[in-house]
Amino acid sequence: MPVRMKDIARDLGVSVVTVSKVLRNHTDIGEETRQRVLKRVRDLHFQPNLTARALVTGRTYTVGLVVPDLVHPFFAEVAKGLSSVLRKSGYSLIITSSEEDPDLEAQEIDRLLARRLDAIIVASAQWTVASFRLIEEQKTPYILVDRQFAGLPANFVGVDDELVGELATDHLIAVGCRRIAHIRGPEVSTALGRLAGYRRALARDDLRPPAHYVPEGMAGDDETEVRGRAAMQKLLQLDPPPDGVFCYNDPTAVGAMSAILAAGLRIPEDIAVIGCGNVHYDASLRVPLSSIDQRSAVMGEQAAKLALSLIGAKASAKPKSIILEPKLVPRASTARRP
Amino acid sequence: MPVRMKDIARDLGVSVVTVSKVLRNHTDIGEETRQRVLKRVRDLHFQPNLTARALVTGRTYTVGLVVPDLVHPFFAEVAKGLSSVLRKSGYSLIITSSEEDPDLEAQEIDRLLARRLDAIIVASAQWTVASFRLIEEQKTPYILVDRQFAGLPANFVGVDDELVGELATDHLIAVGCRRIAHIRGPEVSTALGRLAGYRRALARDDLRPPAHYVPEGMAGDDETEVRGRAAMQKLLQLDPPPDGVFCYNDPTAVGAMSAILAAGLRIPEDIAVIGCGNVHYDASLRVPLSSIDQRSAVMGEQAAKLALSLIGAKASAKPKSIILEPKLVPRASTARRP
DNA sequence: GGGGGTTCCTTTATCGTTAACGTGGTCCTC
DNA sequence: GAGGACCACGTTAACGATAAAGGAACCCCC
Repeated sequence: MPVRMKDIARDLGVSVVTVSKVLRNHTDIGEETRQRVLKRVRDLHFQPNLTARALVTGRTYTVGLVVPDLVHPFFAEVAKGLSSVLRKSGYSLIITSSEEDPDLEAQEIDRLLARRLDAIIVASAQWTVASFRLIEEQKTPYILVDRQFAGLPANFVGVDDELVGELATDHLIAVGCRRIAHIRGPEVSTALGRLAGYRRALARDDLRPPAHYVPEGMAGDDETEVRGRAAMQKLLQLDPPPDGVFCYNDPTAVGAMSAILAAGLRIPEDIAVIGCGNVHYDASLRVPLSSIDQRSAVMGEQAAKLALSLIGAKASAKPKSIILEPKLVPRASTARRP
Repeated sequence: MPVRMKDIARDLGVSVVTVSKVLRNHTDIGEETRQRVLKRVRDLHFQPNLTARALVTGRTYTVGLVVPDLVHPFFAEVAKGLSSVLRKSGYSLIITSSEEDPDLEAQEIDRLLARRLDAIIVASAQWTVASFRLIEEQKTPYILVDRQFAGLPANFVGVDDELVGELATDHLIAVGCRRIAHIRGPEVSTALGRLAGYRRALARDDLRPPAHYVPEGMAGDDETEVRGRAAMQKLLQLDPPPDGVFCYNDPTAVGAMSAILAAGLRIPEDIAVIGCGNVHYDASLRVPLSSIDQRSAVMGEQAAKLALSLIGAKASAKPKSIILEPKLVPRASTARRP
């Protein structure tokens, strides 16, 4: 069994509280006693039981992160950013994946609440805000990352998704595309924002596309790449087919590209493709993929900093939104002359 | 503040213990009382405080995972496999990244120990086993995944790395390569095993390579891809250059391939390339990458199951090794006729 | 009608730590 | 030499739950 303060106190003939105070650097302990305690602590490699400490202080020094998919490099990078900041303040990170399933996500949030975490960070796959009402009831600070909800005033860190859609679409226009399609994502804020940005950019240049240039997002459990491929196959059957495609995210774009190449067409000469996320393998793909960088690592870091400040704060202040600037990263998949 | 059992007990005029027993399905509570308690629990959406429960039961229902790099898809997939199994048993997962830094890893393991997790799972980047001795002292069950230590009898889940090296090298030989180089990884068991397998395969076919066909692993903080590129550039300057390269892992292979293509050479005609890990974007790369599948998801699942069984067990039984079968996944990067 | 079982709940102690408060010294001050 | 101000600790009571043991009420049976 692990050593307890009680053991050290007994060995040294002092009270448990004295040991506790030494470990928390209280100043009202004599130098000699402090050294004796510290020596014993080192010798036994003692570490205070954090669950016991959590019970009495009400602070677990643990933050929860819920993402739709751990393997998606975008969320992995967010997690990494989060983790690197939290680590420095002595926090640990519980990571759970909702597998893009709203019910599972609600369950996981419940479980995190039972653990009395100091803060919860969610990239939500939900349709409703019920889970977040629950979090609010417990007065646990929470932060939405990447995806947010209209009408839910909550702390948020993410990019301006309309701007993302506009940047991507403008870029396609700039390289000479005129029939621009969009492979949309699920019904979450990011996908809707990017769709809106896409429409806005096209409307500005009077390039309004036929409705079927935005195939309905396939529902279901298929992997993103598979969905991207399927959507692209639909688009290829149109007459005329698009000469540029803006994809909801990079995995979708990878799927779309494989459909284009499989059909014997060239990227970007026949169809230019741009994705979103700028995940780290984009540059090594069959055709290096142009993308919109969403600042995934920064997103994680900012969320972590915000979380720490919320934990420190007494009252629940007004929710804060941190909006990061998306950035175009052009590569071969859109490299053609206008 | 969250509701406590005390509140429910007071409201209903029963004792705290009665509430506790209802929630844990003890049989010595009358049906009527049970229903009254359950109703109140539902109405208030009560969840028992898991930190308090952990203190008295000694079980945190939390498992720790330490990986060298969260963003590496291989470890992300291991984490996903772990998480999906643990979830079903009510466990949460604390994930921390060591960033391939042994000191950081030791620190993180310390922190996890202070949290009194039920089990710890480590893909270690360490050179020494000191951290694991500490874990043993606390009698916390632990499992090594992917990487193990000679002379440390510990629970282990991974592949047979010599076999990995042999499979990859044999495949290169089979497609007609005769001057086969190896870009090796850091001084950990996986890299050493793969190197040994590489040597064994070559020795068997009497194809012993010159020593400089295995450039020393570059030390340092560079990203894996960057290191792969640098190592490949060295190899290209040899006379004669290799006609086949087995890379320690897939990111390294991606770097190597970019160096080959940048030098104006063709893959696989001039140089065939094979990696290891079979990460999910391999098929979409500039040249789809042949790889050795390490069963990452299965590795996570098996580790999770082993962890659960260790937690259940009373005494610490003899360490168990679960060795998974690696599998060759040939793609375009080695597709040439012998 | 007393011994013995059930059934159903309560009482009490405990987990390892921290917060709040108390208490003997010593030293200084007037 | 009484009063007060430190100093360096100790005592006690939480925190929210569980474990173990202890009854009260009721029934059964010879």
